[in-house]
Amino acid sequence: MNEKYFPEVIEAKWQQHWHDTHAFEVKGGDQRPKFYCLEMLPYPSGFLHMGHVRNYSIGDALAWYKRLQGFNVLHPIGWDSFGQPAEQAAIKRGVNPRAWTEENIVHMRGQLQRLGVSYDWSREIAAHRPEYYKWDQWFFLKMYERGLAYKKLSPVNWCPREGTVLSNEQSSGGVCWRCGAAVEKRDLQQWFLRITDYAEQLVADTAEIEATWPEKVIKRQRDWVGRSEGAYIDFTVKDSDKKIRVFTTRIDTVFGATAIVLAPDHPLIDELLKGSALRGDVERFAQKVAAERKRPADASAEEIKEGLNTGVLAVNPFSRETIPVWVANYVLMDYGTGAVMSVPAHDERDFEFAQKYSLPIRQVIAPVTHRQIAAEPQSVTGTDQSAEMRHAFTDYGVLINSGEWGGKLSAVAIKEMAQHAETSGFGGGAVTYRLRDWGISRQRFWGAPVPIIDCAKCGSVAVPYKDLPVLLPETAEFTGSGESPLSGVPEFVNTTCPQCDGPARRETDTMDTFVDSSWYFFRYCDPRNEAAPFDPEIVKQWIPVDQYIGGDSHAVLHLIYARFWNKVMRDLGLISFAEPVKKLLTQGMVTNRVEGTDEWKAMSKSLGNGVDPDEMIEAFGADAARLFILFAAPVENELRWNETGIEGAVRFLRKVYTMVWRWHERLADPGQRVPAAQAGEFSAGARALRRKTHQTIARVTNDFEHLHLNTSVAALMELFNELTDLEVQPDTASPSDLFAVREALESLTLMLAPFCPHIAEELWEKLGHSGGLLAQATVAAVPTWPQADPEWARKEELEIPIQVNGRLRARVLAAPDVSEEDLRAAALADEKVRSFIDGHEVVKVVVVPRRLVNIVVR
RNA sequence: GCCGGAGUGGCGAAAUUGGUAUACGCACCAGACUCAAAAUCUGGCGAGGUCACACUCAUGUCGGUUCGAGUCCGACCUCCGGCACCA
Repeated sequence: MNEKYFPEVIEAKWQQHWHDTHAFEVKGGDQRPKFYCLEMLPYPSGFLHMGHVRNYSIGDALAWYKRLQGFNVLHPIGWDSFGQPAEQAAIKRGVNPRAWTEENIVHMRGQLQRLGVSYDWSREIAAHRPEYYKWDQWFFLKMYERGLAYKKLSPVNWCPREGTVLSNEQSSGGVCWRCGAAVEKRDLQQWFLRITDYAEQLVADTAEIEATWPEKVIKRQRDWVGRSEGAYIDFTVKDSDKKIRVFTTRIDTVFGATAIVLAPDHPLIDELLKGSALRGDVERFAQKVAAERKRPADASAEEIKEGLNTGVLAVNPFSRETIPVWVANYVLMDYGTGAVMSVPAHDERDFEFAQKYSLPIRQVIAPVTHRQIAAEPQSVTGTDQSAEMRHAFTDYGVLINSGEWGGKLSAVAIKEMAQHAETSGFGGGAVTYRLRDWGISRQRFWGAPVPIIDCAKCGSVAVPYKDLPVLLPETAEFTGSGESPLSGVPEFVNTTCPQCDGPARRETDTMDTFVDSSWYFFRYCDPRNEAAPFDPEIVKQWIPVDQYIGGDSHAVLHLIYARFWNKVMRDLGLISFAEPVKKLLTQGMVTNRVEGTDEWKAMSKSLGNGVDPDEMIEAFGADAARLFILFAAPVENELRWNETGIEGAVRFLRKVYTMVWRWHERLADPGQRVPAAQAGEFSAGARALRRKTHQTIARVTNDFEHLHLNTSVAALMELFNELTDLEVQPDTASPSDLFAVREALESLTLMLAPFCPHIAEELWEKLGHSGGLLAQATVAAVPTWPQADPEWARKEELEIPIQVNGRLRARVLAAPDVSEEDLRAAALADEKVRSFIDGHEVVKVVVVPRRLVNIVVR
């Protein structure tokens, strides 16, 4: 090879080598410990973007690090290949979604290979291929059998003029994007997965991953599930045997309830208003609310609250008080029970509502201080200030105006009143969740068909397992009308009922693409299995995933679905663990300046601030691009693109390359290697180099364990700078010098491999090793990663800062094992120090062994 | 509005978790090489101050704890994210 660094030559050479030797293909069950390194699979849009490059560079660095450490590393990749863009391309440009997707995959696979990412390509999967989505359908049927998949009427956006379904985006502002007609909410039969059955587990099991997932993600998932502890209370409807059940987290405020408020679409309304003169008004109100479900962003909370008194009365089971029943738009049917007790004095929303409609405001909680609680814990007294209330008082306090409960503290009352409700039979403690079931129906072509057949006689019938997969037709007519294109393919739609053999229609909805990505990393373990989604025995060897890496945009979508799916698979008996991913890293965005502005935004086509990875690779090489990306910022930070930064990375690699070339002839013959003990006395320069080498190994190894990749690179640069400072030259080097240089260069090369695998392979070869970097780790199962010798990593001489009254005044040199007394004496004897303490009284001397001395004077 | 996170040179960032603030890199400045430029190499690079030292100030602001605070505590300011009528 050449004396000059030509990345394109080196990179092509080693990519070919890896391909020819199947270097990254793994099999389970060898004697090495396993490591599953997973990056979020890309959607095959056609082009890799810098976010992908960052994601895969991080993952690849870790995969290489673990391999060199002697782990059997599973590092797979695949394609999240169902989804919108393919269908949009079909609608707009008339292309076939399958052909479009396949072409994109070919192109992007090439890009990943040019980047040199060490994937096991033999395990590549793609969601749109029948051998994959067959198992989406299989899982769907398993869930259907267990009642975890169900169909229900659910509101969608509907254009009455065109008679089609619109997405949220297509109906923004409440009008159809094409014809401008007012969009209605219409109920359609849609398929759901009962993720709410797992709400409690999804919250509780976060304890298992709390320490190893980003706090931010855990928090968002908990918020998303929205567990809330409170109580149910049944209010009896006056002159009726009907009851209205409300959910509250503040049962201690029940004596302050001055109304019951129902969601406009509450099912009880119909029955309660039978024969009422107000019935028509309430119905009209409900329709109006349904039509404008979206909250205008600029409206104040009070403005948009609207309600109507139904004329119905209800009785508070605690106070026996009779209060009116209202309907209002701020109460949601799909949370809690769809009914609330309105306590204006102690709830902001109820307060606003009460102000607007002049409902009474009655204070039942008074503020208390800790001092009061300490003084009379059993019966604290509070003052009623209802008349002057200008805001709701939402804190805990002491109960007033609450009959026999008066004087109790909120915390106590909450427990006792729930208990009382339960023993009296009108309620009790309860937990509710914000989480809703996962709607997976999409009226689209490019997805996995829901494996259900609708029969006029038998209803919804599951497609028998033996008939899977339900294949997508080759193509369909893409009108963009909003209806599933599948419904326009008679060969697909028309079928026979598996139960009665009569004519029947297939379900034309396809599944949300998040279904595909909920379990794909299980499939990687056993990607060609034709009899099952995977063999549990094989999966057991690899999963849980040891490290998962991706953007945090999926914090509550993909990552919560995947956790849900895992729990379902466990309940199906396929696996035995609750959580599929041990450690999660959410990498930061890659941003670039938006031209003509000072703003840094995520690279995107529409902003015109994208940078093409291919161009970077061509200009600087894959190694330099990857090195820059990992060096420029901590992995979880935003990364601001900077072209001069990548030039710096090339500069560094060129210097390392030249350095190895300068030395390699004197180092190349492995036969001449001598162990350290026989290398003779080390010169001062060689000692310094060896020390730096071992310190660097310790630092980089430690940094890798925490994925502090940017500081690892900095450490490698420092080691290189130490080599530059070396006075001895190749032609004058003694055997012990050569030993130290070899040790430094080999360590540097090995530790560079996770960042820049191509040049590392090249230099490793140059240093006299054959078979590639992984020869030892994979063939002989011996770790190749360098080991820090603690003796050498330790400093030879310490520079101890001496402070006087906390201000740095001098530094003294000391041996690492210097005693406290000697250090103290040395500090006090220092000439510079003396000039600061002479004439003062030494009050105290703080000696921190090996660290510093602080002399306190007066 | 509620809940989180973060503020360190011109810039990206370090700081073994309470012990020498600014490692490493980018940009910039000077010198060497060159007819010249680029590339490369060498040196400098927080602010004030000094011929040079000395010294003083500096991790968003103000206060506190401590021999000692970027790090811990309290208040405030600014920016960035998430949720948004969730009872």
